[in-house]
Amino acid sequence: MVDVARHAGVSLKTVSRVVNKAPNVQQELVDRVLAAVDELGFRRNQLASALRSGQQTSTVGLLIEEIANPFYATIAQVAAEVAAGFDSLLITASSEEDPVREERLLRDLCARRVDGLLVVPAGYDHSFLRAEVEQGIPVVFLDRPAGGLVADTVLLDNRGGARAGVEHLLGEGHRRIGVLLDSIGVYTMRERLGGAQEALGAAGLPYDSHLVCDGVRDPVTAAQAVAQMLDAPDPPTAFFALNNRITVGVVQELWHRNSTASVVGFDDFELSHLMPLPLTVIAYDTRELARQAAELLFARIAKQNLWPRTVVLPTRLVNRGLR
Amino acid sequence: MVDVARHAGVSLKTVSRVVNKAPNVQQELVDRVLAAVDELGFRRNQLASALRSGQQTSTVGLLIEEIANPFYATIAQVAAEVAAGFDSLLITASSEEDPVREERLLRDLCARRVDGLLVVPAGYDHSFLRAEVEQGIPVVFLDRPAGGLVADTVLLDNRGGARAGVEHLLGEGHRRIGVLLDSIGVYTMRERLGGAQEALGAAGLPYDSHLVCDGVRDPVTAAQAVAQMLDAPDPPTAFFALNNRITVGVVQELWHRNSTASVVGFDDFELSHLMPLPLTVIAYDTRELARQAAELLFARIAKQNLWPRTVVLPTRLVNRGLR
DNA sequence: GTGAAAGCGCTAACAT
DNA sequence: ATGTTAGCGCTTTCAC
Repeated sequence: MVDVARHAGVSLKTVSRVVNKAPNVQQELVDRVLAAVDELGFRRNQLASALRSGQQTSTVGLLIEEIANPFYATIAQVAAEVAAGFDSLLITASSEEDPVREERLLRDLCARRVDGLLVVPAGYDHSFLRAEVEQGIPVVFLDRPAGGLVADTVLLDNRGGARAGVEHLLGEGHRRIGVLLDSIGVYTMRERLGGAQEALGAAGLPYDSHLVCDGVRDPVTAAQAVAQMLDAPDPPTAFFALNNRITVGVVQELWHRNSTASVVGFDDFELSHLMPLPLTVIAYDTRELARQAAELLFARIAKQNLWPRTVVLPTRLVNRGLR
Repeated sequence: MVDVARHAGVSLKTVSRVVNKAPNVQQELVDRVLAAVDELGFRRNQLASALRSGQQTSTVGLLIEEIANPFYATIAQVAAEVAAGFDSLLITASSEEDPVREERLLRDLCARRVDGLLVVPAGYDHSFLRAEVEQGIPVVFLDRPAGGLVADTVLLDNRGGARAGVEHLLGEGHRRIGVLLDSIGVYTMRERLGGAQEALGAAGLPYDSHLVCDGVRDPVTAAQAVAQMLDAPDPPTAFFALNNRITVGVVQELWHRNSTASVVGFDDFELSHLMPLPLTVIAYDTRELARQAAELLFARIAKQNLWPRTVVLPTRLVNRGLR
């Protein structure tokens, strides 16, 4: 900037004014400065700018589990769209469901002085963020609640959705329903399993541990679990898959066997309507989840010290069972 | 940091040394400083650190078209993995295929003093980046080449893949092959179309404009285009879809009609093996594409002024036609 | 081994 | 309307 000022024969401050499009600068000086900027290939250093002017790095951090998962990719997209409306960019970091990594990444993002944080938590304890929040970095949690910290949160109605899914299968007359879930360690899985059990209990069905399969990490494992359940005595006549990766594996195995068991899957996915079996899903609006979280974050950035809010978004059953 | 120094009864510089884990500091002072850091909730400001120490923001920029597209999400994931190995985070920005947006975002990333740039270009002219490159921000282009700028580039063998796809259909005896593409404005589409035409020409087939459909943006448009081609006189007996969104639309329409036309699609996708029709695809290793680009970028960041390289990665035909 | 002073590139607060 | 000065929070240089 000093060079530009010298080149244009004006003071450093005038260059600053021109670069920041401040009013009240003679057109002639503006032109001279811009010419010098062009000639010297000057680029304003936003780090220095942010450092001096207090805060506002125009950057927000997004912490998710895994960007290659379409659910998180959608969240990243919407968050970036909302951020763009506030002239901000997104630093996206993936925790891979590892609480240690999560904490390191969140601390790193804070050290970079992001204006705010959008977090899908992996761990159980986020009290380490309290210092940062008090120092003025707003945090909004989405999809899962924070642990040990009162903060803005946007969630899905996992419990209600799971209830609706099981009730749908009960309504079709099923009495033995296999439930498959990723990991009981994940909040959304616990909620969905809870909702399913509520519906099963309300229908007067006894708890049967053979009909609940935990630790189903991917489609292949799901297919194996289905095979095992079907080969056991008194097999299920329907399956409730608690996420879409599991759903795909269930469908694959049933199709492979020409089985006529019914399937309801939690989470819709892009090609669900092209699956070789009729498939009913519990759908929700991922974009809306991200939009609400991002807008809440920017509201907090603009105006702090509001009471934390928790928003719960509805799910809906999409019946593709009639084919 | 001043506060911490006062609190610990040491100089500012000693705090800096401790925070940066510099050697040659008495253990007693280290302990006192760390205690003060904890007590005051001190967090090193990485902006100030980067500003003073010259460069190294430990941040790289990734410019893609659309993060919700699984192809780009995979690139973002791998880039983040490689970056993590160099203690760096990723700022991901989406141009939405808009060259104006692309230029604004790239300039913004440079203003934030990212250490390097990973770019899937949308526009044709990237000469505006020359100044930044000369100022020491390395840039690696991937999936598509840069315009008006000599730079490191990692590409796929689009042309060879398309040739192989068409040759596969010719080998099955097809002589009327419908080709559907997104937009001739996109580099990869031009290359793939070029490869397809090379194979068709080599087989002695005349050019027939009715068999090439441009502007197929999404599965619905693809389905409509297929319907129109099939309803025309002398319809195609096979289709070559130049990307996976088109492939999905083609499959959907053929399945809907119980058509027995063959399909080859460029790009593999997650559920391609569960499609209701036999589907052969031209696959490639997206992770490898991103890995090579990211590692090249970090090599350039570590050691500049090397001659720009262009790497072309192979594609392979995955035959799922026998079902 | 530790500290004082200077300054990275910029902007806020004040002159002029 | 323009320029001068101080200083954001940190690291570098060099003296102790």
